[in-house]
Amino acid sequence: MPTNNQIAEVAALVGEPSRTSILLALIDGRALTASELAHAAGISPPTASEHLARLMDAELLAMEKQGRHRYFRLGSPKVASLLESMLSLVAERDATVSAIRTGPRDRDLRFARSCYDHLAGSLAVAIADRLETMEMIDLADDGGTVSEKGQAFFGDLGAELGAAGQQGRRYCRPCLDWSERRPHIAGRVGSGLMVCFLERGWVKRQTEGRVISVTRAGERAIVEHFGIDIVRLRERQDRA
Amino acid sequence: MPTNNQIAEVAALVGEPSRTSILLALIDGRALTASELAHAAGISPPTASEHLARLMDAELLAMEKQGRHRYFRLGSPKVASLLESMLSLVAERDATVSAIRTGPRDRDLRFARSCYDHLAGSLAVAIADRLETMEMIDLADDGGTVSEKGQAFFGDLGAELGAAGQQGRRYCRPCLDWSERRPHIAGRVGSGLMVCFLERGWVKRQTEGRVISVTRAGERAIVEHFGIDIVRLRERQDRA
DNA sequence: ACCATGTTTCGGTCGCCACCAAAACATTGC
DNA sequence: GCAATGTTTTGGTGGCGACCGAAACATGGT
Repeated sequence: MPTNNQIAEVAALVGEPSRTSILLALIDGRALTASELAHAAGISPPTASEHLARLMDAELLAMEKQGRHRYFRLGSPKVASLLESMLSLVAERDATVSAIRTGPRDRDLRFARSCYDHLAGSLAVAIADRLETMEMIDLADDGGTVSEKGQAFFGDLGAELGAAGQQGRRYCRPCLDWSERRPHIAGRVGSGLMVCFLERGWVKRQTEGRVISVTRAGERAIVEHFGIDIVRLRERQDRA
Repeated sequence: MPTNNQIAEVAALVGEPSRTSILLALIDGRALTASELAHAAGISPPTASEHLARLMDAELLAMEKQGRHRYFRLGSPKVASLLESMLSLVAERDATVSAIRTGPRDRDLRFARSCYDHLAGSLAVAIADRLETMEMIDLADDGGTVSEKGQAFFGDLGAELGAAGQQGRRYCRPCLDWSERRPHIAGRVGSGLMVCFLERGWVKRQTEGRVISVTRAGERAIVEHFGIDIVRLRERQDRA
């Protein structure tokens, strides 16, 4: 069986402390630069670069160039799922950690969380999906755009997206969600959207971690403005 | 985060070709001896012994002494699940393998398979469960027993379990199932049971692999003798 | 054009670990 | 008890790879 060595190869890549740190730093779907990852792993940029190259070779990471930065993220949802499997295993061995708390919190994390300065999770993906099919926005790696219809929509919401001319490279970018397969909205638009949600009290940050919770008012507002039913979305996620 | 190093430790253990071979050889829940594993990994007994000791330390393997042999098996279902996660990842990268074939076959494998000389999988676990609650058998690591009621039952079935006095150390042993959490029946009784099932045409071996399929006649017979509904059991498995 | 910053390549050192042979240990069967 | 078989411990060798500093390369800002 040739898969044998392939598995060993993958596991060996994951099984080096520096690389483990790198991968875990990316588990929530964010894309970080090479130097940020070097810092996260506590190693020098050259060493990090070598690790990153290896992880890329094995397709455990994906990369996109962005000026003089290189943004790395997990190569596929299966990679995230592998890491979770490991987390689950060591949690089991510990037996000190209460399995009750990680369970629900994990579900919440998958549903809505912050990813840097924008929203991520099932909810964020649903929103991106909706806005795209309504032709409000156009997500693209090299900047993306907001249509006139979209600008009016965001104006009604009171979301601050910057001047229309400002649509630079990081304006309305997709950001791959690891718990879903689809992208959510990053960039200036994603950021403005989260600020708006927070200011209007639709969502709230948890005191710790990156979990975001939807308020009662938020549930009503989101179904009104976006046509997204929070309760049904939650159910759909739980079934999956 | 201290879990970081723990994950690296686990992954590093899995990420060594010889150890990978050892773990994969055990993925179907069988328990193999040290020398069998040495042979499976293509290494000398001393080297295997060292690997096995490490895997034991990390609780990735469980061991039980049996005379001058030591039987090793996976430490918990989560270990199997981790390995599966890896298999799934490399399968994704390959893109050559048809994902269609592994899907259903995998489900069948979880439902009923051979494990050495006895049955394993959901069905086998259900049978063990049933026979134990009916007080037909008593599963125990050091041999186990078959009650008088059980002997009559197996007699009716026409299953050959050897003379009653023969109840040695490997008579009615539990064998941990990786796809379920519960044990199924190994030893003389488990073996006799599978022979009986095959002879009466209740189940059939697939031409390749360890998959066992239940025939139409088998479905009727099993619900009659064991009170186990194959269709509902399959449904329950698919939901999980 | 030049400098600043981020990233990769190069060269070389160091430590860890997989491996085996031989020997010690454990257990069964006679 | 002794011989046979399975397993682990010991000792020693060899190679791979993680690491960093220095330098080369790439890109953006001024």
